Amino acid sequence: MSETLSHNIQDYLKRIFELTRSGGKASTSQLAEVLGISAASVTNMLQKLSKTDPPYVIYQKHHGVELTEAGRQAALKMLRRHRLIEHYLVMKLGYTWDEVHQEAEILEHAMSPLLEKRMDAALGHPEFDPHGDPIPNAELHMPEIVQISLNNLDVGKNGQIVRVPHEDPQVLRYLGKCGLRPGAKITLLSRTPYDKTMRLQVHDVAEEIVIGPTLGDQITLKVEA
Amino acid sequence: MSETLSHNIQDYLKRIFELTRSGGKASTSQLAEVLGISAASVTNMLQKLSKTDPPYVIYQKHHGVELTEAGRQAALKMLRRHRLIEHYLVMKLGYTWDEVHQEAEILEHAMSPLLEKRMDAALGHPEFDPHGDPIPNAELHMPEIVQISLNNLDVGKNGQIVRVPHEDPQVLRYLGKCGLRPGAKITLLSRTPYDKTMRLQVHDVAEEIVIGPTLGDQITLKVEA
DNA sequence: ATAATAAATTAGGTTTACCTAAATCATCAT
DNA sequence: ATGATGATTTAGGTAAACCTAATTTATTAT
Ligand SMILES: [Mn+2]
Ligand SMILES: [Mn+2]
Ligand SMILES: [Mn+2]
Ligand SMILES: [Mn+2]
Repeated sequence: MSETLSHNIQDYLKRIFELTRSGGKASTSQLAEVLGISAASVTNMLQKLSKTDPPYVIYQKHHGVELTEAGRQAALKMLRRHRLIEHYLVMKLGYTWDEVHQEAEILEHAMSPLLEKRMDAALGHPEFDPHGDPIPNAELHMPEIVQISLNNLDVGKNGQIVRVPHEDPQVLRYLGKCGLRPGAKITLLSRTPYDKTMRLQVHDVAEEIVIGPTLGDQITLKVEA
Repeated sequence: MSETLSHNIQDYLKRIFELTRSGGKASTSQLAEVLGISAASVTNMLQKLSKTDPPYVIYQKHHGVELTEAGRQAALKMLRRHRLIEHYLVMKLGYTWDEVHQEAEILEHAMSPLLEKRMDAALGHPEFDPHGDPIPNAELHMPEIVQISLNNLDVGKNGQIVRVPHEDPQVLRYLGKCGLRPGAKITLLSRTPYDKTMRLQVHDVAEEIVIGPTLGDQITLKVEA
Protein backbone atom coordinates (compact mmCIF):
# COMPACT_ATOMS: atom_id res chain seq x y z
CA MET A 1 0.00 0.00 0.00
CA SER A 2 2.94 2.34 0.31
CA GLU A 3 4.44 1.96 -3.18
CA THR A 4 3.80 4.99 -5.31
CA LEU A 5 0.95 4.76 -7.78
CA SER A 6 1.55 5.94 -11.33
CA HIS A 7 0.04 9.22 -12.50
CA ASN A 8 -2.39 7.31 -14.61
CA ILE A 9 -3.57 5.07 -11.83
CA GLN A 10 -4.01 8.09 -9.55
CA ASP A 11 -6.29 9.63 -12.16
CA TYR A 12 -8.26 6.42 -12.63
CA LEU A 13 -8.91 6.16 -8.89
CA LYS A 14 -9.87 9.80 -8.60
CA ARG A 15 -12.31 9.45 -11.49
CA ILE A 16 -13.84 6.30 -10.09
CA PHE A 17 -14.31 8.10 -6.79
CA GLU A 18 -16.07 11.00 -8.50
CA LEU A 19 -18.28 8.73 -10.58
CA THR A 20 -19.34 6.65 -7.59
CA ARG A 21 -19.69 9.60 -5.20
CA SER A 22 -23.40 9.03 -4.77
CA GLY A 23 -23.23 5.24 -4.58
CA GLY A 24 -23.28 2.66 -7.34
CA LYS A 25 -20.51 1.70 -9.70
CA ALA A 26 -18.54 3.35 -12.45
CA SER A 27 -18.85 1.79 -15.89
CA THR A 28 -16.08 1.11 -18.36
CA SER A 29 -17.50 3.57 -20.86
CA GLN A 30 -18.00 6.34 -18.30
CA LEU A 31 -14.37 6.04 -17.37
CA ALA A 32 -13.27 5.91 -20.99
CA GLU A 33 -15.25 9.10 -21.55
CA VAL A 34 -13.87 11.12 -18.65
CA LEU A 35 -10.32 9.88 -19.10
CA GLY A 36 -10.42 10.42 -22.85
CA ILE A 37 -9.16 6.94 -23.74
CA SER A 38 -10.61 3.80 -25.33
CA ALA A 39 -12.92 1.46 -23.45
CA ALA A 40 -10.54 -1.41 -24.17
CA SER A 41 -7.76 0.39 -22.33
CA VAL A 42 -10.03 0.98 -19.36
CA THR A 43 -10.99 -2.69 -19.17
CA ASN A 44 -7.33 -3.58 -19.11
CA MET A 45 -6.54 -1.19 -16.31
CA LEU A 46 -9.55 -2.20 -14.23
CA GLN A 47 -8.49 -5.81 -14.41
CA LYS A 48 -5.07 -4.81 -13.26
CA LEU A 49 -6.30 -2.59 -10.42
CA SER A 50 -8.54 -5.37 -9.16
CA LYS A 51 -5.65 -7.81 -8.95
CA THR A 52 -3.08 -5.77 -7.02
CA ASP A 53 -2.30 -6.53 -3.41
CA PRO A 54 -4.22 -4.92 -1.88
CA PRO A 55 -6.74 -4.44 -4.71
CA TYR A 56 -7.76 -0.86 -5.41
CA VAL A 57 -11.09 -1.68 -7.00
CA ILE A 58 -13.75 -4.34 -6.98
CA TYR A 59 -14.42 -5.22 -10.55
CA GLN A 60 -17.04 -7.49 -12.04
CA LYS A 61 -16.92 -8.14 -15.75
CA HIS A 62 -19.61 -6.19 -17.55
CA HIS A 63 -20.83 -4.66 -14.30
CA GLY A 64 -18.46 -1.81 -13.54
CA VAL A 65 -16.16 -1.06 -10.63
CA GLU A 66 -16.16 0.49 -7.22
CA LEU A 67 -13.26 1.42 -4.98
CA THR A 68 -11.95 -0.69 -2.14
CA GLU A 69 -10.92 1.11 1.03
CA ALA A 70 -7.33 1.26 -0.28
CA GLY A 71 -8.62 2.75 -3.51
CA ARG A 72 -10.76 5.25 -1.65
CA GLN A 73 -7.83 6.42 0.45
CA ALA A 74 -5.67 6.87 -2.63
CA ALA A 75 -8.45 8.78 -4.37
CA LEU A 76 -9.01 11.06 -1.40
CA LYS A 77 -5.33 11.81 -1.20
CA MET A 78 -5.35 12.99 -4.80
CA LEU A 79 -8.56 14.92 -4.31
CA ARG A 80 -7.01 16.69 -1.33
CA ARG A 81 -3.95 17.61 -3.32
CA HIS A 82 -5.97 18.70 -6.33
CA ARG A 83 -8.22 20.97 -4.34
CA LEU A 84 -5.45 22.39 -2.18
CA ILE A 85 -3.52 23.31 -5.29
CA GLU A 86 -6.54 24.99 -6.85
CA HIS A 87 -7.11 27.03 -3.75
CA TYR A 88 -3.43 27.91 -3.45
CA LEU A 89 -3.20 29.11 -7.03
CA VAL A 90 -6.20 31.38 -6.56
CA MET A 91 -5.21 32.74 -3.15
CA LYS A 92 -1.46 33.09 -3.59
CA LEU A 93 -0.72 33.35 -7.28
CA GLY A 94 -3.55 35.38 -8.69
CA TYR A 95 -5.19 32.66 -10.77
CA THR A 96 -8.83 32.92 -11.72
CA TRP A 97 -11.10 30.01 -10.86
CA ASP A 98 -11.37 28.89 -14.46
CA GLU A 99 -7.60 28.48 -14.81
CA VAL A 100 -6.88 26.21 -11.88
CA HIS A 101 -8.43 22.85 -12.69
CA GLN A 102 -6.20 22.00 -15.61
CA GLU A 103 -3.14 23.13 -13.73
CA ALA A 104 -4.05 21.07 -10.66
CA GLU A 105 -4.73 18.02 -12.80
CA ILE A 106 -1.00 17.92 -13.56
CA LEU A 107 0.52 19.32 -10.37
CA GLU A 108 -1.39 16.94 -8.09
CA HIS A 109 0.87 14.12 -9.27
CA ALA A 110 4.05 16.06 -8.58
CA MET A 111 3.14 17.15 -5.06
CA SER A 112 5.13 15.72 -2.17
CA PRO A 113 3.71 15.23 1.32
CA LEU A 114 5.86 18.13 2.49
CA LEU A 115 4.55 20.48 -0.18
CA GLU A 116 1.03 19.41 0.70
CA LYS A 117 1.70 20.24 4.34
CA ARG A 118 3.22 23.62 3.55
CA MET A 119 0.51 24.74 1.18
CA ASP A 120 -2.14 23.60 3.64
CA ALA A 121 -0.48 25.62 6.41
CA ALA A 122 0.06 28.67 4.18
CA LEU A 123 -3.67 28.67 3.46
CA GLY A 124 -4.67 28.15 7.09
CA HIS A 125 -6.07 24.63 6.57
CA PRO A 126 -8.83 25.58 4.17
CA GLU A 127 -12.00 23.52 3.98
CA PHE A 128 -13.19 24.34 0.49
CA ASP A 129 -11.68 24.82 -2.94
CA PRO A 130 -12.53 27.72 -5.27
CA HIS A 131 -15.49 25.83 -6.72
CA GLY A 132 -16.99 25.05 -3.33
CA ASP A 133 -15.81 21.44 -3.20
CA PRO A 134 -14.69 20.27 0.24
CA ILE A 135 -10.98 19.62 0.76
CA PRO A 136 -10.33 16.37 2.66
CA ASN A 137 -8.24 17.14 5.73
CA ALA A 138 -4.82 15.63 6.48
CA GLU A 139 -6.53 12.49 7.79
CA LEU A 140 -8.58 12.41 4.58
CA HIS A 141 -11.87 13.19 6.26
CA MET A 142 -14.24 15.35 4.31
CA PRO A 143 -17.21 17.25 5.74
CA GLU A 144 -20.53 16.02 4.43
CA ILE A 145 -22.35 19.11 3.20
CA VAL A 146 -26.12 19.16 3.01
CA GLN A 147 -26.94 20.41 -0.44
CA ILE A 148 -29.49 20.04 -3.19
CA SER A 149 -29.12 20.40 -6.91
CA LEU A 150 -30.37 23.60 -8.49
CA ASN A 151 -32.59 21.36 -10.63
CA ASN A 152 -34.44 20.33 -7.48
CA LEU A 153 -34.99 23.80 -6.06
CA ASP A 154 -38.65 24.85 -6.09
CA VAL A 155 -39.58 27.89 -8.14
CA GLY A 156 -39.80 31.02 -6.01
CA LYS A 157 -37.47 29.64 -3.34
CA ASN A 158 -34.16 31.12 -2.24
CA GLY A 159 -30.86 29.31 -1.84
CA GLN A 160 -27.15 29.84 -1.35
CA ILE A 161 -24.67 28.40 -3.84
CA VAL A 162 -22.54 25.62 -2.38
CA ARG A 163 -20.61 24.32 -5.38
CA VAL A 164 -20.34 24.76 -9.12
CA PRO A 165 -18.84 22.41 -11.73
CA HIS A 166 -15.15 23.01 -12.13
CA GLU A 167 -13.76 21.40 -15.23
CA ASP A 168 -14.94 23.65 -18.02
CA PRO A 169 -13.25 27.07 -18.05
CA GLN A 170 -15.91 28.56 -20.33
CA VAL A 171 -18.68 27.62 -17.94
CA LEU A 172 -16.71 29.05 -15.05
CA ARG A 173 -16.08 32.33 -16.80
CA TYR A 174 -19.80 32.59 -17.53
CA LEU A 175 -20.79 31.79 -13.96
CA GLY A 176 -18.18 34.17 -12.60
CA LYS A 177 -19.41 36.99 -14.79
CA CYS A 178 -22.92 36.40 -13.44
CA GLY A 179 -21.74 36.42 -9.83
CA LEU A 180 -22.73 32.80 -9.37
CA ARG A 181 -20.02 31.73 -6.92
CA PRO A 182 -20.11 29.62 -3.78
CA GLY A 183 -21.81 31.68 -1.09
CA ALA A 184 -23.90 33.75 -3.51
CA LYS A 185 -27.60 33.96 -2.63
CA ILE A 186 -30.12 33.39 -5.38
CA THR A 187 -33.82 33.15 -6.02
CA LEU A 188 -35.24 30.74 -8.60
CA LEU A 189 -37.61 32.79 -10.73
CA SER A 190 -38.96 30.15 -13.11
CA ARG A 191 -38.48 26.74 -14.64
CA THR A 192 -39.94 26.06 -18.11
CA PRO A 193 -42.10 22.94 -18.26
CA TYR A 194 -40.53 20.80 -20.99
CA ASP A 195 -36.85 21.67 -21.25
CA LYS A 196 -36.46 22.68 -17.60
CA THR A 197 -34.53 25.84 -18.37
CA MET A 198 -34.28 28.03 -15.28
CA ARG A 199 -34.24 31.79 -14.78
CA LEU A 200 -32.69 32.97 -11.59
CA GLN A 201 -31.78 36.11 -9.76
CA VAL A 202 -28.45 36.43 -8.03
CA HIS A 203 -28.95 38.79 -5.10
CA ASP A 204 -26.97 42.04 -5.46
CA VAL A 205 -26.71 41.48 -9.22
CA ALA A 206 -28.97 43.40 -11.58
CA GLU A 207 -29.44 41.00 -14.47
CA GLU A 208 -31.27 37.69 -14.33
CA ILE A 209 -29.41 34.65 -15.55
CA VAL A 210 -30.48 31.53 -17.40
CA ILE A 211 -29.27 28.03 -16.67
CA GLY A 212 -30.17 24.77 -18.42
CA PRO A 213 -30.74 21.50 -16.60
CA THR A 214 -27.43 19.91 -17.57
CA LEU A 215 -25.55 22.67 -15.86
CA GLY A 216 -28.20 23.04 -13.16
CA ASP A 217 -27.62 19.43 -12.14
CA GLN A 218 -24.05 20.25 -11.21
CA ILE A 219 -24.75 23.39 -9.26
CA THR A 220 -25.75 22.74 -5.68
CA LEU A 221 -27.18 24.92 -2.94
CA LYS A 222 -28.25 24.99 0.59
CA VAL A 223 -31.80 26.12 1.03
CA GLU A 224 -32.46 29.02 3.35
CA ALA A 225 -33.85 27.99 6.73
CA MET B 1 10.23 22.19 -31.77
CA SER B 2 6.95 22.95 -30.06
CA GLU B 3 5.87 19.39 -29.16
CA THR B 4 6.28 18.70 -25.50
CA LEU B 5 9.37 16.75 -24.47
CA SER B 6 8.96 13.85 -22.05
CA HIS B 7 10.07 14.26 -18.44
CA ASN B 8 12.96 11.96 -19.11
CA ILE B 9 14.16 13.85 -22.13
CA GLN B 10 13.92 17.12 -20.22
CA ASP B 11 16.20 15.65 -17.57
CA TYR B 12 18.64 14.31 -20.14
CA LEU B 13 18.96 17.72 -21.75
CA LYS B 14 19.35 19.49 -18.44
CA ARG B 15 22.07 17.06 -17.40
CA ILE B 16 23.91 17.41 -20.67
CA PHE B 17 23.80 21.16 -20.25
CA GLU B 18 25.26 20.94 -16.76
CA LEU B 19 27.98 18.49 -17.81
CA THR B 20 29.04 20.62 -20.77
CA ARG B 21 28.74 23.94 -18.94
CA SER B 22 32.42 24.67 -19.27
CA GLY B 23 32.78 23.42 -22.83
CA GLY B 24 33.49 19.94 -24.13
CA LYS B 25 31.13 17.01 -24.37
CA ALA B 26 29.21 14.82 -21.99
CA SER B 27 30.09 11.12 -22.06
CA THR B 28 27.70 8.21 -22.00
CA SER B 29 28.98 7.03 -18.64
CA GLN B 30 28.81 10.48 -17.05
CA LEU B 31 25.18 10.70 -18.04
CA ALA B 32 24.46 7.16 -16.86
CA GLU B 33 26.00 8.12 -13.54
CA VAL B 34 24.06 11.33 -12.94
CA LEU B 35 20.80 9.93 -14.25
CA GLY B 36 21.17 6.70 -12.31
CA ILE B 37 20.53 4.43 -15.30
CA SER B 38 22.57 2.03 -17.42
CA ALA B 39 25.02 3.20 -20.06
CA ALA B 40 23.16 1.16 -22.66
CA SER B 41 19.98 3.10 -21.99
CA VAL B 42 21.85 6.35 -22.35
CA THR B 43 23.31 5.32 -25.70
CA ASN B 44 19.84 4.52 -26.91
CA MET B 45 18.45 7.85 -25.87
CA LEU B 46 21.36 9.84 -27.29
CA GLN B 47 20.87 8.16 -30.65
CA LYS B 48 17.23 9.09 -30.51
CA LEU B 49 17.85 12.70 -29.46
CA SER B 50 20.35 13.16 -32.26
CA LYS B 51 17.83 12.01 -34.88
CA THR B 52 14.84 14.17 -34.02
CA ASP B 53 13.82 17.07 -36.19
CA PRO B 54 15.35 19.35 -35.11
CA PRO B 55 18.01 17.32 -33.31
CA TYR B 56 18.54 18.15 -29.67
CA VAL B 57 22.09 16.86 -29.47
CA ILE B 58 25.11 16.30 -31.65
CA TYR B 59 26.24 12.78 -31.01
CA GLN B 60 29.29 10.96 -32.25
CA LYS B 61 29.60 7.29 -31.46
CA HIS B 62 32.15 6.74 -28.71
CA HIS B 63 32.82 10.46 -28.42
CA GLY B 64 29.98 11.85 -26.34
CA VAL B 65 27.34 14.50 -26.97
CA GLU B 66 26.78 18.19 -26.90
CA LEU B 67 23.58 20.19 -27.19
CA THR B 68 22.33 21.81 -30.36
CA GLU B 69 20.74 25.23 -30.04
CA ALA B 70 17.31 23.57 -29.76
CA GLY B 71 18.66 21.34 -27.00
CA ARG B 72 20.22 24.28 -25.22
CA GLN B 73 16.97 26.23 -25.26
CA ALA B 74 15.06 23.26 -23.86
CA ALA B 75 17.69 22.76 -21.15
CA LEU B 76 17.63 26.43 -20.18
CA LYS B 77 13.86 26.34 -19.94
CA MET B 78 14.05 23.50 -17.45
CA LEU B 79 16.88 25.14 -15.56
CA ARG B 80 14.81 28.29 -15.25
CA ARG B 81 11.84 26.36 -13.92
CA HIS B 82 13.95 24.31 -11.56
CA ARG B 83 15.64 27.31 -10.02
CA LEU B 84 12.50 29.42 -9.85
CA ILE B 85 10.76 26.62 -7.98
CA GLU B 86 13.64 26.26 -5.53
CA HIS B 87 13.60 29.96 -4.82
CA TYR B 88 9.83 30.02 -4.49
CA LEU B 89 9.77 27.15 -2.02
CA VAL B 90 12.35 28.88 0.16
CA MET B 91 10.84 32.35 -0.02
CA LYS B 92 7.15 31.54 0.10
CA LEU B 93 6.73 28.15 1.71
CA GLY B 94 9.37 28.03 4.40
CA TYR B 95 11.57 25.35 2.86
CA THR B 96 15.21 25.09 3.84
CA TRP B 97 17.79 25.14 1.06
CA ASP B 98 18.56 21.45 1.47
CA GLU B 99 14.95 20.42 0.85
CA VAL B 100 14.29 22.16 -2.43
CA HIS B 101 16.39 20.39 -5.04
CA GLN B 102 14.60 17.05 -4.91
CA GLU B 103 11.24 18.76 -4.90
CA ALA B 104 12.14 20.95 -7.89
CA GLU B 105 13.46 17.95 -9.79
CA ILE B 106 9.87 16.67 -9.95
CA LEU B 107 7.87 19.90 -10.06
CA GLU B 108 9.87 21.37 -12.94
CA HIS B 109 8.17 18.90 -15.29
CA ALA B 110 4.69 19.81 -14.10
CA MET B 111 5.09 23.57 -14.39
CA SER B 112 3.06 25.39 -17.01
CA PRO B 113 4.20 28.61 -18.67
CA LEU B 114 1.54 30.45 -16.67
CA LEU B 115 2.74 29.08 -13.36
CA GLU B 116 6.26 29.99 -14.31
CA LYS B 117 5.15 33.53 -15.06
CA ARG B 118 3.21 33.86 -11.81
CA MET B 119 5.96 32.50 -9.59
CA ASP B 120 8.49 34.71 -11.33
CA ALA B 121 6.31 37.76 -10.72
CA ALA B 122 5.53 36.78 -7.12
CA LEU B 123 9.28 36.66 -6.47
CA GLY B 124 10.01 39.93 -8.25
CA HIS B 125 11.92 38.34 -11.15
CA PRO B 126 14.75 36.90 -9.08
CA GLU B 127 18.19 36.43 -10.58
CA PHE B 128 19.57 33.71 -8.32
CA ASP B 129 18.36 30.53 -6.70
CA PRO B 130 18.99 29.59 -3.06
CA HIS B 131 22.32 28.00 -3.94
CA GLY B 132 23.60 31.01 -5.82
CA ASP B 133 22.94 29.64 -9.29
CA PRO B 134 21.68 32.19 -11.79
CA ILE B 135 18.07 31.88 -12.98
CA PRO B 136 17.74 32.30 -16.76
CA ASN B 137 15.26 35.11 -17.46
CA ALA B 138 12.06 34.72 -19.48
CA GLU B 139 14.09 35.02 -22.68
CA LEU B 140 16.41 32.34 -21.31
CA HIS B 141 19.36 34.63 -20.90
CA MET B 142 21.57 34.01 -17.94
CA PRO B 143 24.05 36.46 -16.46
CA GLU B 144 27.65 35.32 -16.73
CA ILE B 145 29.10 35.59 -13.26
CA VAL B 146 32.84 36.00 -12.76
CA GLN B 147 33.80 33.42 -10.18
CA ILE B 148 36.64 31.13 -9.20
CA SER B 149 36.57 27.79 -7.47
CA LEU B 150 37.47 27.73 -3.78
CA ASN B 151 40.20 25.26 -4.77
CA ASN B 152 41.88 28.02 -6.75
CA LEU B 153 41.78 30.70 -4.09
CA ASP B 154 45.22 31.62 -2.74
CA VAL B 155 45.88 31.02 0.93
CA GLY B 156 45.41 34.17 2.97
CA LYS B 157 43.06 35.77 0.43
CA ASN B 158 39.47 36.82 1.02
CA GLY B 159 36.47 36.02 -1.11
CA GLN B 160 32.69 36.14 -1.18
CA ILE B 161 30.71 32.94 -1.78
CA VAL B 162 28.88 32.93 -5.10
CA ARG B 163 27.48 29.42 -5.31
CA VAL B 164 27.49 26.11 -3.49
CA PRO B 165 26.63 22.62 -4.78
CA HIS B 166 22.93 21.97 -4.46
CA GLU B 167 22.12 18.30 -4.86
CA ASP B 168 23.21 16.77 -1.58
CA PRO B 169 21.04 17.76 1.39
CA GLN B 170 23.67 16.61 3.90
CA VAL B 171 26.29 18.86 2.39
CA LEU B 172 23.86 21.75 2.37
CA ARG B 173 22.92 21.30 5.99
CA TYR B 174 26.61 21.27 6.89
CA LEU B 175 27.35 24.38 4.87
CA GLY B 176 24.30 26.13 6.25
CA LYS B 177 25.30 25.38 9.82
CA CYS B 178 28.71 26.91 9.09
CA GLY B 179 27.20 30.04 7.59
CA LEU B 180 28.67 29.25 4.21
CA ARG B 181 25.93 30.68 2.00
CA PRO B 182 26.03 32.80 -1.16
CA GLY B 183 27.13 36.26 -0.13
CA ALA B 184 29.14 35.15 2.91
CA LYS B 185 32.65 36.56 3.12
CA ILE B 186 35.46 34.20 3.91
CA THR B 187 39.22 34.08 4.34
CA LEU B 188 41.21 31.03 3.28
CA LEU B 189 43.45 30.19 6.23
CA SER B 190 45.40 27.22 4.89
CA ARG B 191 45.58 24.46 2.32
CA THR B 192 47.45 21.25 3.20
CA PRO B 193 50.06 20.25 0.62
CA TYR B 194 49.10 16.75 -0.42
CA ASP B 195 45.39 16.27 0.09
CA LYS B 196 44.50 19.94 -0.44
CA THR B 197 42.19 20.14 2.54
CA MET B 198 41.33 23.76 3.32
CA ARG B 199 40.67 25.61 6.57
CA LEU B 200 38.67 28.74 6.23
CA GLN B 201 37.13 31.46 8.29
CA VAL B 202 33.64 32.69 7.58
CA HIS B 203 33.48 36.31 8.64
CA ASP B 204 31.09 36.91 11.56
CA VAL B 205 31.28 33.22 12.48
CA ALA B 206 33.45 32.14 15.38
CA GLU B 207 34.56 28.65 14.38
CA GLU B 208 36.84 27.81 11.48
CA ILE B 209 35.56 25.28 8.99
CA VAL B 210 37.28 22.57 6.98
CA ILE B 211 36.53 21.74 3.36
CA GLY B 212 38.07 19.04 1.15
CA PRO B 213 38.96 19.58 -2.50
CA THR B 214 36.03 17.60 -3.92
CA LEU B 215 33.58 19.92 -2.24
CA GLY B 216 35.88 22.91 -2.69
CA ASP B 217 35.75 22.42 -6.43
CA GLN B 218 32.03 23.05 -6.42
CA ILE B 219 32.06 26.12 -4.24
CA THR B 220 32.78 29.31 -6.13
CA LEU B 221 33.60 32.82 -5.06
CA LYS B 222 34.29 36.23 -6.28
CA VAL B 223 37.57 37.59 -5.06
CA GLU B 224 37.59 40.92 -3.28
CA ALA B 225 38.80 43.80 -5.35
C1' DA C 1 -38.54 -15.39 -26.57
C1' DT C 2 -35.84 -13.33 -30.03
C1' DA C 3 -33.39 -10.16 -32.54
C1' DA C 4 -31.27 -5.76 -32.71
C1' DT C 5 -28.35 -2.68 -30.42
C1' DA C 6 -25.17 -1.06 -27.18
C1' DA C 7 -21.56 -2.03 -23.89
C1' DA C 8 -17.66 -4.47 -22.62
C1' DT C 9 -13.97 -7.67 -23.37
C1' DT C 10 -10.31 -10.12 -25.86
C1' DA C 11 -6.70 -10.42 -29.25
C1' DG C 12 -2.98 -8.56 -31.24
C1' DG C 13 -0.15 -4.41 -31.75
C1' DT C 14 2.67 0.03 -30.77
C1' DT C 15 5.60 3.28 -28.23
C1' DT C 16 8.58 4.80 -24.55
C1' DA C 17 12.06 4.01 -21.60
C1' DC C 18 14.25 1.07 -19.24
C1' DC C 19 17.23 -3.56 -18.43
C1' DT C 20 21.33 -7.35 -18.91
C1' DA C 21 24.70 -9.74 -21.54
C1' DA C 22 27.63 -9.91 -25.38
C1' DA C 23 30.34 -7.65 -28.73
C1' DT C 24 33.14 -3.87 -30.31
C1' DC C 25 35.93 0.22 -30.09
C1' DA C 26 39.40 3.47 -28.19
C1' DT C 27 43.18 4.42 -25.43
C1' DC C 28 47.29 3.81 -22.96
C1' DA C 29 51.28 1.37 -21.33
C1' DT C 30 54.57 -1.51 -22.61
C1' DA D 1 52.83 -1.98 -32.66
C1' DT D 2 50.14 -4.73 -29.53
C1' DG D 3 47.36 -6.20 -26.13
C1' DA D 4 44.92 -5.14 -21.91
C1' DT D 5 41.49 -2.32 -19.97
C1' DG D 6 37.65 0.35 -19.72
C1' DA D 7 34.06 2.71 -22.20
C1' DT D 8 30.56 2.27 -25.38
C1' DT D 9 27.40 0.14 -28.40
C1' DT D 10 24.46 -3.65 -30.08
C1' DA D 11 21.21 -7.33 -29.41
C1' DG D 12 17.44 -8.99 -27.40
C1' DG D 13 13.91 -8.36 -23.78
C1' DT D 14 10.49 -6.36 -20.20
C1' DA D 15 6.79 -3.36 -18.33
C1' DA D 16 3.39 0.37 -18.62
C1' DA D 17 -0.16 2.25 -20.89
C1' DC D 18 -2.13 3.07 -24.74
C1' DC D 19 -4.44 1.72 -29.60
C1' DT D 20 -7.86 -0.73 -33.31
C1' DA D 21 -10.55 -4.59 -34.81
C1' DA D 22 -13.02 -8.55 -33.74
C1' DT D 23 -15.79 -10.96 -30.53
C1' DT D 24 -18.76 -11.69 -26.73
C1' DT D 25 -22.21 -10.33 -23.33
C1' DA D 26 -26.10 -7.64 -21.65
C1' DT D 27 -30.14 -4.99 -22.40
C1' DT D 28 -34.15 -3.50 -24.71
C1' DA D 29 -38.00 -3.46 -27.92
C1' DT D 30 -40.82 -6.16 -30.42
MN1 LIG E 1 -4.35 14.31 -12.77
MN1 LIG F 1 -12.19 22.35 -7.87
MN1 LIG G 1 13.66 16.56 -13.23
MN1 LIG H 1 19.71 25.17 -7.02
